[in-house]
Order: sequence, then structure tokens, then C-alpha cells
Amino acid sequence: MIILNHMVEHSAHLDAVFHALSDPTRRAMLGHLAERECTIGELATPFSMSFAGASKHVRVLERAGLLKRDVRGRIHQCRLQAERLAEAQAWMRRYEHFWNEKLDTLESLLREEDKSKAKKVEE
Amino acid sequence: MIILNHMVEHSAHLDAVFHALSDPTRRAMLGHLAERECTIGELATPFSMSFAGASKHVRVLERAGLLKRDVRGRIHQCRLQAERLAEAQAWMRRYEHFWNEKLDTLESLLREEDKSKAKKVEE
DNA sequence: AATAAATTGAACCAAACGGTTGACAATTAA
DNA sequence: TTAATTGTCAACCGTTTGGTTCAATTTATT
Repeated sequence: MIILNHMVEHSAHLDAVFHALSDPTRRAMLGHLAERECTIGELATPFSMSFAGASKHVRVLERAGLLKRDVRGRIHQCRLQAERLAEAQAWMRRYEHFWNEKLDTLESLLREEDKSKAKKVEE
Repeated sequence: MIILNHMVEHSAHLDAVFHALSDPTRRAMLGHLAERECTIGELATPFSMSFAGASKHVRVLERAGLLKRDVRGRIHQCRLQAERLAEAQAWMRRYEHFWNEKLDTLESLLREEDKSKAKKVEE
């Protein structure tokens, strides 16, 4: 039950997460955060973007729950928080069989082939 | 190589796909399309939304490559096209180990436990 | 104590969003 | 032929977006 509550599709979460991911700058920021913790400044510089601009992006990621901020003095250390990505992926999983269809078919064909081979060996 | 080209992160695609998914109405539309093909009207009615409104949402999904339209006379049959969702999920997979970390730890702990049990049995 | 650095806040901008309405085009049914 | 159905287009509306600049605030450095 606990695990189910964890998995509940909270639509507002998904809105925020997918929106956060829809911007290439923010996706790149997540990419950096996947490798190490970053300050706002470190997140800003690769994009030759103002601090204020980066700050806004970080807030979007934060509100989506994709990033946790740790204020140490004047420095804001940001680290990735990926649980919400898991929710998003869980939502997507419902559609997995659509793009796996062709693979699935191929797979079951191969399995059939194996079976008939096995039969022949038995004979 | 072919499979790599298929997997390339085409950023513009991801922008469009994630943006399309960031709206609850559009996600619900995809939900309907997952069960059966729908006309624009059928997609519109559950949300008590104008045809024109639904039409716009459908176009967003179409441009994101999540939906294919089949015009039969005055009727536009829409069906799900999930390949682009696969791209999005592929992008997310890079972050999987972050939310699996705890599970991974638990798993390896259990494995350790099993090993030591096995040892005791050996002794 | 004065200065430099890291960050936010507020005000602004043009563009895009999600939605509506009303006119229009095309297809189908009476 | 007329009328109804299905859908798009264009114009509009208020809100949000991604970005800027500049002033203010807090913390470090010298």
C-alpha cells in the first residue's frame, strides 16, 4: 500500500516535471547535476546566461522537485533529486508496449523458432 | 550504428515531447488514444472543450510526433504514435540509477546476507 | 571597515500558451 | 438542394514563459 501511494500519479507533479524537462537549458542543468553538485553560478556559466536567468531555471527545477538546494552562506549548492523523474517514467511505462510492439513480435518469433529446434533435438 | 542513430538525443524532439506531456488535457487525450483511435470530437467531449480547443491540443501532440492523423472525409481519425515517448524515456534512463540507489543498496545488502548464509552452510 | 562575490527581487519585454468565439470549408444525410 | 456534422482558421483574451537589467541583500575577503 505504501508503495502504491508512492506511485500514485499526481497530475500536478507531472505537469511541473514535464514542463521543467521541456526546456533544453534545464535538461542540460540536470545533466551537470547528475555528475556533481553545482552552485547557481556553475549552472549559469555554461550557457552564458545571467545569474538571474539561471536562478529562475533553478527555481523551476526546484518547484518540480527535481533539485534540492542547500544554502551554505552565500552559496547555494544544488543537487539532483530524481524521485519525480521516476514518477514521470512510471507514467510513460503505460505506453511502453506500443513502441515495443515490433520488438515483442520479433522476440516471440525467435522463441517459437527455439521451441521447434528443441523439439527436433528431442525427436 | 543504425540503432545509435535511432537513439540520438534530438533535443528539439525532446522539447516538443516534454512540452506536449506537460498539459493534463493532452496526457488524458493520449490515455484515450491508448485504448482506441479517436476523432477530434471524441477527444474534445470528455473535457467539455470547444472543437477548436481540442484541435489545438491535437496539433501540439501531432507536432511532437505523439499522434498520427488519418483524414477520412470530414473525419480526422487520430491514433497514438509512441516512438517519441521511447526517446523521452531513453533520455530519462540516464537518471534511473539515482532513484534506484536506495533499492540498489537494499538489494546488495540482501545479496551480502545471502552470501554469508551460504558460507555458514558450507562450514 | 571597505570591497568583492553569490544570489534574489522587481520591473520589464516579446513570444508562446490555453482557451474562447465566430466565420468558413468540406463532407455527409435528409 | 438544403441542412447538419466535423473540423480548421483567424482574431482575440489574460497568463505564463524565458530572458534581460539594475538595485538590494547577504556573506567572504582583504
